[in-house]
This record gives sequence, structure tokens and C-alpha cells, in this order.
Amino acid sequence: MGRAPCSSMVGLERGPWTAEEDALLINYVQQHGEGNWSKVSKKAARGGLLRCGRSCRLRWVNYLRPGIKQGNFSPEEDDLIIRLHKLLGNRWSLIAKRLEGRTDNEIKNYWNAHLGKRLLLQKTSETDHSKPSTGSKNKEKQQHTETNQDNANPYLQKPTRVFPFLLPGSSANDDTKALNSLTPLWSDHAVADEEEHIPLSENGGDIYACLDDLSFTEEYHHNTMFDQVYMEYQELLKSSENQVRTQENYSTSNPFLT
DNA sequence: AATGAGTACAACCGCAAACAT
DNA sequence: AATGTTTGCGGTTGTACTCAT
Repeated sequence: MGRAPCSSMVGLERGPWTAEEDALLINYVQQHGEGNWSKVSKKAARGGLLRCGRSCRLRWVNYLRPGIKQGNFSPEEDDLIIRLHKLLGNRWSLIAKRLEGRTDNEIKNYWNAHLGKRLLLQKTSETDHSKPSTGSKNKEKQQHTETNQDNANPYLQKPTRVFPFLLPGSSANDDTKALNSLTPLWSDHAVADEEEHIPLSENGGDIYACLDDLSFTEEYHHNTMFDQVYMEYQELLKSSENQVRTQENYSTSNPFLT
């Protein structure tokens, strides 16, 4: 259905947030709680916060919310992002749910600025040892963009809203164990040959075929986390029938919902 | 020191699903 | 059931900053 952009809303501020605006928003959320963002611009405006609801939500979710992790990504986080991206594509929100304290926007930006580029260079060095790097930075940037587009798996369904922690057999403890069991991967095995991507069938296909494609070793095939991600993916594809159940359980099951 | 190119990241937008009436 | 509104998502843009020339 779409909606008017914030820019069309008369009298509202745009651009970078000031410390005062942050304080006003924090104060508002502390008093009224999260959600109802459309009402924020009306209620908080009385206190001087002239931002549209969408802008408030974005600011809160990505930067002001308690528990947001600031600073550099750890090698373990890098590894996890790369592997999840191979599995899930550009589903940043799903990836973000696996990295406590990180947001989809942050991961997306980090990927575009660092990880995607790193994988590109890695792939280039593996496939083209002889050619010296003579390209300009512009050319590198162009290649980077093209590779990202290649990586966006066209066979994956469009994202739908699903809360992955709520899926059958899923629990925070399992997640933690699985995450702890992961070892750094991207230096040796994370680069897949995009030309060999196997299209997923309409009912979801076999994601283990994709895992094969990623040159994962046996230990990764049977890794608890990938079993779980696989389950999540299956559920994702059946999302419409799961919506009601997941919504019912969300508030009591999500360990990150505080 | 000036300036142009490249980089990083916060913020915005369009779209579509979910929700409310 | 139909329609309008809100929310969440991923893609894209704007701009401040850094660095090379």
C-alpha cells in the first residue's frame, strides 16, 4: 500500500539526530514503552521531538535501545555473519537475530563496507593469482557491487516476518551452545563458487545442497546451529501458516526480548 | 594547504505484510 | 471481507571523514 515519506511531513526534522533528540526519545520510550511509533511524533512533539514515527523507531532500534553493542565486530562475529549470509542471503534481520546486540542495519552496512569486500578479495586472490592488481578503486568498487548482486541468491524467497527463536525445538540455550561450538571458517572455506548455486525448489528445496556448495566440511553439515538454521528456513517458507503461532509465543519465548 | 576521490555509516525510502477498524 | 494504517525489512542515498595527489 505504501505511505508518504517522512520528508513530506510538514514541520518534522530530518537528518542526523542530536543528543537532545536522543534524550527526548529515550525519555519517551521509558515512559510509554516501545511500539506505537506513529504516536511518538504526536506525543513526543509536545516535548520538542519533531521526528516522524519511522525515524524514531529506526533511531531507537539501531542506536538507543538498551543492549546495543557498539564498536568493532569480533572475528567470531565476522565468521558468523559470513556463514549466515551464505545460508540466508541478504536477510539482515534474520542474521541480526543471531548476533546479540547487533542490528540488521549495522550488519548490512558492515557487510557492504568490509566483509563483502574481504570475500571478494579472497576470491580474486584464489581465482586470479597471475594478474597483478592494476584496477582503480572505482573498479574495485564496481566489482564489489556486482559481486554483492551475485551473492543475493535469486532463488531465495522474499523475506517474510518470522521470529526464528520460536520455532519447534529452538531455545536460547541451544543457540548459545551452537554458537560456542562454531570455529572460525571464512579464511579457508567460506568462499563459495557462485556459479554453482543450486536453485531452491518452490517448497524450499534442500538447503543442505547449498551447504555442499559452500564447501563446508562434515562437521559443519552436522553442526547444531546449521540444523537449527535449516529448520528456521523451512519454517520461513511456511511462514504464513506459522504467523499466528509465532506471534502467540513471541513474548514468552524470545530470549532477546527484554 | 587545497582539493578531489574514496570510504564508512547514519538515515531515508519504497514496498509489502501485519494489524486495526 | 474490505479498506486504511502501522510496522518491519532491505536497498539506497547523503554526507562527514580520511587519504592521496
